[in-house]
Amino acid sequence: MSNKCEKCIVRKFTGLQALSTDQLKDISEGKTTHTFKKGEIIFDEGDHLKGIYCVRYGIAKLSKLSTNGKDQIIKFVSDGEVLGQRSVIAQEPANLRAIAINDMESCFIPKKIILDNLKSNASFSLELLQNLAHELKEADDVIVNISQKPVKNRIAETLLHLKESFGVDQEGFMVIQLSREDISNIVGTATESCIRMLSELKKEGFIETSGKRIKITNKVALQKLAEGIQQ
Amino acid sequence: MSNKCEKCIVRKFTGLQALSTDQLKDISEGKTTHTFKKGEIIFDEGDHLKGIYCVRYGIAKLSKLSTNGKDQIIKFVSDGEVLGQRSVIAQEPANLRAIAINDMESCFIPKKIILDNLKSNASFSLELLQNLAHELKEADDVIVNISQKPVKNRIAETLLHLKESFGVDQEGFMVIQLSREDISNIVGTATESCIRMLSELKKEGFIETSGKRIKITNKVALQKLAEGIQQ
DNA sequence: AATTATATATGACAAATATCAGATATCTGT
DNA sequence: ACAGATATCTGATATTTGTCATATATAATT
Repeated sequence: MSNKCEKCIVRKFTGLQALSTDQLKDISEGKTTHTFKKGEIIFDEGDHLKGIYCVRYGIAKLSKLSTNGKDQIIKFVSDGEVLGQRSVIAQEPANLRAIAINDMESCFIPKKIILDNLKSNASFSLELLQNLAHELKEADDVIVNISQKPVKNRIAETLLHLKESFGVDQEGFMVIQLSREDISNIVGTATESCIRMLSELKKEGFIETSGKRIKITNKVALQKLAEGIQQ
Repeated sequence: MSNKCEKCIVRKFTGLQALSTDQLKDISEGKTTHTFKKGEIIFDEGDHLKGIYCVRYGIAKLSKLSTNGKDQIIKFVSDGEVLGQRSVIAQEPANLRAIAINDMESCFIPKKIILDNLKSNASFSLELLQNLAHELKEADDVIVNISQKPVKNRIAETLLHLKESFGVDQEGFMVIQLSREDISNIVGTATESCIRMLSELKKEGFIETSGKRIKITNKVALQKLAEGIQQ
């Protein structure tokens, strides 16, 4: 894979598409490539980020520690997406912790380059605005779901969302493999409750599992559950 | 109160401060003033907004209907803040419903003016980016709280937040007066549960009530609760 | 001021979810 | 392949929260 921003796949997905080739060359010179091993912390809550990370491959989870000691997963970021943009834009410490859940590679773009472009390049800003606007909508939707729907429905929704976002392999199993604990930290429930609900979904024939691997076998039933229509 | 944008109080608080006097004059000509009575819907979920609303006085609640029929309040917007910016920026239908909880007055700025400025005025974009970045952080924090903390703690936190945002009158009662139902729709709980918890807080001497009016009498205890430190 | 409607409050009970304990399975490193 | 660590799973039980019923208080309307 090329290591020049002008040719990077990430450009197709992010606000970087609004940058001119010359600007990308500047970035290309300023940036560095990072690799992270599975489980490694990319940045932590409270860190002062010196730039943003464009994910070339792999998946990161963004989470936040509650005062009760539990970790809430807010979202995942994968190929072609960007980590740390909120903190850099707001010029605030990171609100979330980012951990690689796979081996990852990302390009690091120093903060200065982003901020300079924000000042001079309106369509770059517009792209980032639309990114943030979209994230904000998603976050609001999560608030509604998490506070109003029972655990089982939220798990159904999460499974559908993970399948949608990361796809399935040849056998139909979801590409993203999370621990039961991770799933419960998305849903905001106890690990045991999450396991129990997955067992129920299995008994009802809506999903199949094999270790950490999960296959959705009745999408329609899960969708009905996710929408709150009890069967 | 002046009706010219150049002199409007709202300018001090919003991205509008990044606009030049000439640009504000343009807006001033394009905009119209709206008043809303208590309880009136400003815009509804799914509406295609034709612009944004700068609140001159009054408070609006932004909420979203869950598929289970319950309404989740996401946030409040008051004097000097802006309604509808996310939808206009993303050029998407509104994700939330906005209802006046007081009598309100706002200036309406047509979408075109906002979008034109986004294209031509980088510091205007930067202001809006920082607004959205801040909202996103708040939303993420709400997700963590709502999924990890018990109802009583969330109510404590909500009361502190409402006091902080809207202040108190001479007697120390919070200026914003919400129904028990509204409070439970912020917290994401049943109205009866909310009432019960408020009664407990009253018995414990942390708050006083008089009708809808609430006074915080032991801020430290509420803060401890909000942080999840059980007493 | 009386009447109706609506909001608040409380008890009794039901349902959902969390916690704790222990069994089995899976992964990790040697 | 093995041992130890960690993850998954299930049952029993406790806790939290929701629902329903009903009483009282407050607000709205005539």
